[in-house]
Amino acid sequence: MRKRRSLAMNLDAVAQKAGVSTSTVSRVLNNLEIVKTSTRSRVLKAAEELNYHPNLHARSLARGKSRILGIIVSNMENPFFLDIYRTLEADAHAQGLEVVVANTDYRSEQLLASVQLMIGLRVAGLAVIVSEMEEHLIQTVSGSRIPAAFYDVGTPQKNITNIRVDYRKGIKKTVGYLNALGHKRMAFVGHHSTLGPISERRKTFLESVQRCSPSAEPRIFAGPDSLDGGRQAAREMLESGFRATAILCVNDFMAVGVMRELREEGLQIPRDVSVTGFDNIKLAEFCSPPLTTVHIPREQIGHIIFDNVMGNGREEREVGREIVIDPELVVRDSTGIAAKS
Amino acid sequence: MRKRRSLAMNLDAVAQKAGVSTSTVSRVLNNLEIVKTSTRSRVLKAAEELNYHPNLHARSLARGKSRILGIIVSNMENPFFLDIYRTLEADAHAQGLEVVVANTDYRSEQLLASVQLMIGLRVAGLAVIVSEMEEHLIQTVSGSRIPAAFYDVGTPQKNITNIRVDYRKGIKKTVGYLNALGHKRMAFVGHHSTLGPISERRKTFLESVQRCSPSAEPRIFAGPDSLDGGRQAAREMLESGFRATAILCVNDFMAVGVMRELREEGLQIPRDVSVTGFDNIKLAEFCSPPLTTVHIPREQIGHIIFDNVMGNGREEREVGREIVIDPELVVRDSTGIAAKS
DNA sequence: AATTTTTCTGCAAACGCTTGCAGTGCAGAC
DNA sequence: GTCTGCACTGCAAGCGTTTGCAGAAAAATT
Repeated sequence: MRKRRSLAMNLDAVAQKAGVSTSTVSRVLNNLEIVKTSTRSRVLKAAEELNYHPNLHARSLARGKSRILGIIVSNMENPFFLDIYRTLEADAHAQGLEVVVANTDYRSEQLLASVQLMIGLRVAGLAVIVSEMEEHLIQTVSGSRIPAAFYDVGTPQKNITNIRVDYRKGIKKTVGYLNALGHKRMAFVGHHSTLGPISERRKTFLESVQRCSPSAEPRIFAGPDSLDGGRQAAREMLESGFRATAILCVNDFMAVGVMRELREEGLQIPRDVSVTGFDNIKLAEFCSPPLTTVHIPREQIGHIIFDNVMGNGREEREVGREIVIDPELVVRDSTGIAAKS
Repeated sequence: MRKRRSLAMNLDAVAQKAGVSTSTVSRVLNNLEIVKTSTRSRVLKAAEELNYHPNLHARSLARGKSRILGIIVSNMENPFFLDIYRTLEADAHAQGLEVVVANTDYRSEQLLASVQLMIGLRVAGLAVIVSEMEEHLIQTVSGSRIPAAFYDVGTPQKNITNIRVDYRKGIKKTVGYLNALGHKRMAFVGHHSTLGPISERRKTFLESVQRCSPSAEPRIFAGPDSLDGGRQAAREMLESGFRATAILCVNDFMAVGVMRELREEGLQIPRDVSVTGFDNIKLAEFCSPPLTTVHIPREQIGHIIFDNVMGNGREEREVGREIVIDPELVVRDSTGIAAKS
């Protein structure tokens, strides 16, 4: 490549202007205390005047690592993911780390692309909050030597921490609670990715209903993970003629959509139908009626992930650890005694 | 620096394993058609087996530019920003660009940090969707030679496109509509950043009310830009003893919080109080009652920003352009005839 | 078989930064 | 005046890519 005089601003330009070497400029910009005060201010002045901004790519390259925390989530639109993201971001900023997020929209090719992006960026740590992941891809992450934490997917591995919520327990509590209120005809509303064979929430729902009242015939409906998706699922249920007295939703976000459709059809909540969610997002308190749900401590999860991925005394672990979180039922106004039919 | 044999996987390792030079590997990985098919597959196999992932920092450095679109928003929690982000992300991915988002939380030091991050990353384009920005910082962006688009802030400059919504018109339509319904005692609920002297929405609200009914005494309340913030502002209003018959909110997100508090206090919407929002986010249709609001075409805005920042035939412009969008009033069920008092 | 052309591949410089090491200069000690 | 030590600063190699150019190999032409 022919020597092309760079137009871009670089250390060299600042160094020349300040009459020092690039090393010195570098040291000033990195706050190395070793530089003489007078030199230091000369350099700072030059940098300021030239409107200089260090090239972070070059910096990462030279340092051999980046100061970036990578985060991958399924759906930023769902406040559940957003809350975890925000906690991670806050923790990262508190330590002077930057953050880059990728959103997969539940698409596996996007998940692949996101993982490759993070590895390509040589992120200092990686948090993966998605509902499904191919074993192959898990291995890729594990083999990348990047400290990672997975939420709700895979099993502990080299360099990987696993955080999971005991959904089984959450679902059982909910079904038990509804059963005690006399509900027999229950429906489960999931989103498409909860339809996979591995969907613990869906499976547990069926089992729990089965156990509580063997005569009941639980039904499953689904839509995309969005307000509209919940609404669609509810409409589907109504059109199918199935008259549930209680609807368990896979998360609060969809539950809000479900309630909207029920209301639209003139059904009152909880008089005619009870509705429950999962996650206990802020919106669950603000919708009408406030939603009975299962609390998942998203902030706590965020902090745990951060500590495990970026924690100070973090030694390289051969085998990862697994952390299980216990969810709690939060009763509000969207549930009540089963309607007589 | 002493020669340290790199542990990290790099082009060289792949090259050795495949028995070719790094140049060839590079060409294969970049899909340069020039490589012989047999060599090509040998290289791909080696890369696969070594679980190799190119170092994107090195790549950007060598290429002198990155394939990244930078996005800065005030508050990812507010679906308004999220929607624009998602549109931009989709457009970017469609062109094989990656995206990095930064969230300022309305904090100006965070905004500064975010701008520096983006410049440091040498992003290919930058979208800034924040409600306030110091002139100095605008100049920094303008001087960075990065094609940028600002939403709702600053004025067109070198390399900078400006998109703004005619809030004035939106507010006027809303106030006019409420006035026609007989509302006299109106309140405006803003978030803290709309309290600055430059807040167009707030100012226009005061002017419009003034004009429609000179005798009215409009009031202003505020909280953070969140569901809770809306709730707080509403509580503040109730505690102040001011009994508005209509409340205009600076956005839908806060309006949902406002309605929650009113409901809590036993006030019925719209029988006792009318409430309006701004933005027309999805949630506005899903809350109860569905919210009367002003539609801001976020997808369109996203596309416009993308085209102006990353558009193909994008020549370097000395002076930026300004694009103004006209908002429409969307009437739903949260507004009605003013209560007699 | 010699030459020309074409197709591939490798060499090495460059991208902008960090950092170990080797100075340089200057104060104080001898 | 020479020396020692200390506080700074500069040199240059190295980080992992890309890519212009030139060389090598293969194919086509004479």
